[in-house]
Amino acid sequence: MDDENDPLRLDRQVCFPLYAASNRLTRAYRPILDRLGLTYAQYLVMLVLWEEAPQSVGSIGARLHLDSGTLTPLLKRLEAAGLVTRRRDPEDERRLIVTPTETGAALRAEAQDVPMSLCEALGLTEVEMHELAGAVGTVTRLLQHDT
Amino acid sequence: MDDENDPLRLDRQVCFPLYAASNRLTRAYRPILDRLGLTYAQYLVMLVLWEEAPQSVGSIGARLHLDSGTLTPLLKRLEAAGLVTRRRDPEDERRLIVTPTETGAALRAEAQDVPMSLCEALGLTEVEMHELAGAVGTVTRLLQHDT
DNA sequence: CAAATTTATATTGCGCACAATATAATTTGA
DNA sequence: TCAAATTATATTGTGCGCAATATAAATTTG
Repeated sequence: MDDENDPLRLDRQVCFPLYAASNRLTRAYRPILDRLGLTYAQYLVMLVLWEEAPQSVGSIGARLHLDSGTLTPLLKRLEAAGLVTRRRDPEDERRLIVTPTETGAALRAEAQDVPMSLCEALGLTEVEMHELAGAVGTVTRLLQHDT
Repeated sequence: MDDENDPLRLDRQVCFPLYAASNRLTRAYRPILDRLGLTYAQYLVMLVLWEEAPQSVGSIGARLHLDSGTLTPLLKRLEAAGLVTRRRDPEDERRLIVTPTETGAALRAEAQDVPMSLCEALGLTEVEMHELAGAVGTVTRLLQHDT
C-alpha cells in the first residue's frame, strides 16, 4: 500500500524492461532479416550452422537454449525454404543431422551486413554498441547463477 | 572469413544474450505465476491494472509496448478467468474499458511475494538484484534512442 | 452537414517458446 | 541377453507477439 516501496509497481520490475527490450530487438531485426527471408530465430539457427556444420538438433538447441518443440518445426521451415537438409545420423538413428544446402551456405554472404544494419536501425554508434555489449554481459552473468 | 573479427559469430552478437535472458526470465516466472493462474504477459497486464483502473486497451498497450493483436485475446482470457471485465466506454464507443473484478483486485494480495520468489528462483541476492537493475537500466537507455 | 480522415479495437495468419507427452533408438545392467 | 532405463527427436496444445487488414466510431473539413 505504501506506494513508494510497493514491489508490484511496474516501474520497480527489474525484468519487464528486459522483456520489452527483447521484443523491441526482434521488431528491429524483422525488416532487416525479411530481405533474407529469415525470422530472428531462424537467423540464429543459421548463425550456429554457419559456424559449424553439420550439427544435430540437440547441439543447435544447446547453443541457443531452445528445445525440439521450437526447433523441429523451425528446421522444417528452413528445409522447405531450401536452406538446410535434415537426415538421420546412420551412426545413431535417434540423431537428426542438419546441414546447410549450397543456398543456405551462400546466404551467409548476404547476411554479412546484418549486424551493421541492425546497429543503424537502433541508431547506435560503435561506442554505444560497446556500452550495450558490456551491460548485456553483466545481465547475462547475473542471470547465469542458476541454469 | 577472419574468424576473430567475423561479425556473424554467435558470441559476437550483442543481442542474442538479451533474447536468451528474456526467454530464461519467462521460464523462471512460469512456476511462480502458475500458482496465480497467470502467464507472464497476463501478470504484466494485471500489474498495470492494479496500479490504475479502469484503463483502455490502448493505455495498457502503451504502458507495455503491446498492440491489440496481443492484448485483445489476452484480455478475453483474463475475462474468461473472471479477473477483469471488458465494456465499451459510453463516452466513446471505440474505446474498451478494462476493469479488474473483485477477484482480480483480490489477486493482488496473492501476488505480493512474486517479486521475492523470482529473486530466489534466480538465486540472486538483494545486492545482485540491484546490479541487475543497473545493467538493465543501461540496456534500456541505449535501446531507447529510437522508439 | 456530409464526405474524408483519423482513431480504437478486433480479426487473421504466421512463427515462435515451451510444457507435456509420445516414439523410437541406444545403452545399461541384472 | 533382454528388460529397464536413458537419450534424441517429434508431436500436441496453449499463449504470446506482431504485421496486415478489417470494422466501426469519432473527428475534421470542405
